[in-house]
Amino acid sequence: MRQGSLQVLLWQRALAPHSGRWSLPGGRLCADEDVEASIRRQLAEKVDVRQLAHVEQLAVFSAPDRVPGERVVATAFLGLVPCDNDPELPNDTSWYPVEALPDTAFDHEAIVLRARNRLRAKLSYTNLGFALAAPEFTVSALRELYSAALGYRVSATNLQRVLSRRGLLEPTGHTAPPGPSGGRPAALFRFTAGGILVTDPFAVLRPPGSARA
Amino acid sequence: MRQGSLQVLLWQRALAPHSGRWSLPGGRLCADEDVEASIRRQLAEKVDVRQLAHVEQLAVFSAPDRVPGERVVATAFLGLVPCDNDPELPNDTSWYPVEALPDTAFDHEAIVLRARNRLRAKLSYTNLGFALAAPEFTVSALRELYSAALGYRVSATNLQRVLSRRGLLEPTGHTAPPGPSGGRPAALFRFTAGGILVTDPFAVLRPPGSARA
DNA sequence: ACAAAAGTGTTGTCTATACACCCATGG
DNA sequence: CCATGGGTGTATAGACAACACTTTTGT
Repeated sequence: MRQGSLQVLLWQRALAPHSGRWSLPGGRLCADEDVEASIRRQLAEKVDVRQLAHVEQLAVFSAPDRVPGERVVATAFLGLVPCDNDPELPNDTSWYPVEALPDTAFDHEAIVLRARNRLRAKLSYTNLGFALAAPEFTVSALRELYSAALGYRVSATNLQRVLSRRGLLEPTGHTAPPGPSGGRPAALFRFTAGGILVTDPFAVLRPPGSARA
Repeated sequence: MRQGSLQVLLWQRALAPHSGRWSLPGGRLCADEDVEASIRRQLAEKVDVRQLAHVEQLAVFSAPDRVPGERVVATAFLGLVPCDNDPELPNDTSWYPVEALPDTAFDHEAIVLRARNRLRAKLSYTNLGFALAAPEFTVSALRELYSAALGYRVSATNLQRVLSRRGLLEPTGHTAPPGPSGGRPAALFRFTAGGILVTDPFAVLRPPGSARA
């Protein structure tokens, strides 16, 4: 999350094929690592991103012609960097809004859209917001994040209620100073859990005798 | 779904490594196919399974030591065969209950559990039941399927209501004859859609102005 | 005092489970 | 006419969105 919009880190290709177009960071799998270790290594080495609050597999992209030349099968990941974290980027990489991608290489646009859809879905039935937010935040700030990720205005009132009812939000006791035009100081909150939790595991057809949460 | 329980098709390995142990059907990816085409081909060729009502990617399994010898990275799939469909199986393959697996090869037990969890989750917020059921069925029969897949008793009353409210179920007009001990004849239903549909896309944080379905 | 921003109270609607009751058939 | 399984009516509880209202600050 950067400048009020959901952004993705892209890297501009110098060499053919698709030179000049923008592609997702990644690289070859080594013999001694699994695919998650590999993507973490690529991000650390190539674009200096080391603080991933959440990483999960998205899907395998394997169309025979997805990359010209030698056959390439890719495992795509969704990785989230908290909004207070600003890694130092090499010259040929930068953040782009997911809603306004530049000319992308291969099938990377489809991958980005899949990632966005996964993020949107999981924001609703898990605590995944923790992976976007700073360690402490106001409900207003959290609303900005959710609104940008989901693509529509989220009500601060209801956002706070939903997350509180589920026990995901906890006041820190601190407050944030109001802006230059006044207003009541906002209370600061944090997420109670540091890892992903599914908070709404059964939409329906719950086991008998289980009052919903 | 076979004999009242959720079962998985396994194949007994003849050769090392892990000879005698049971493994999931699968095989190498060819140059001219993507991973889904590949698994469909493997199932058709090796175990004569051609009627898959639903196929979806589960995850990539890529631990360096998951298979002895040459490095093997696997893309695991969830594939569902309707309960009225009984493919002819080769001698070295058979169905096993997911809750009572035989000695399995490699990491295939973990894969089966992931598949079971995915199925359980999707039964609740999609119409995925269509991929387990016969073309026409009674609500009782459907309840058996859901109960076996979910691992707990599902109420026929509520199952019918939930699926009906969502517009997934449609009476065919036919009835099934009662059993030997009498009882009212059961109405037969079918699923209205033949492919997967997400019926409960936002558990919470829905867009403003959207009355829930 | 007034504007601005944060946070709470309240209400109406919808969903889902649980359980009682009615229906149709075989023996 | 009774047991058996199928199907509906209804009560209760909970979750959520919308919006009015109160609280706390700056100017």
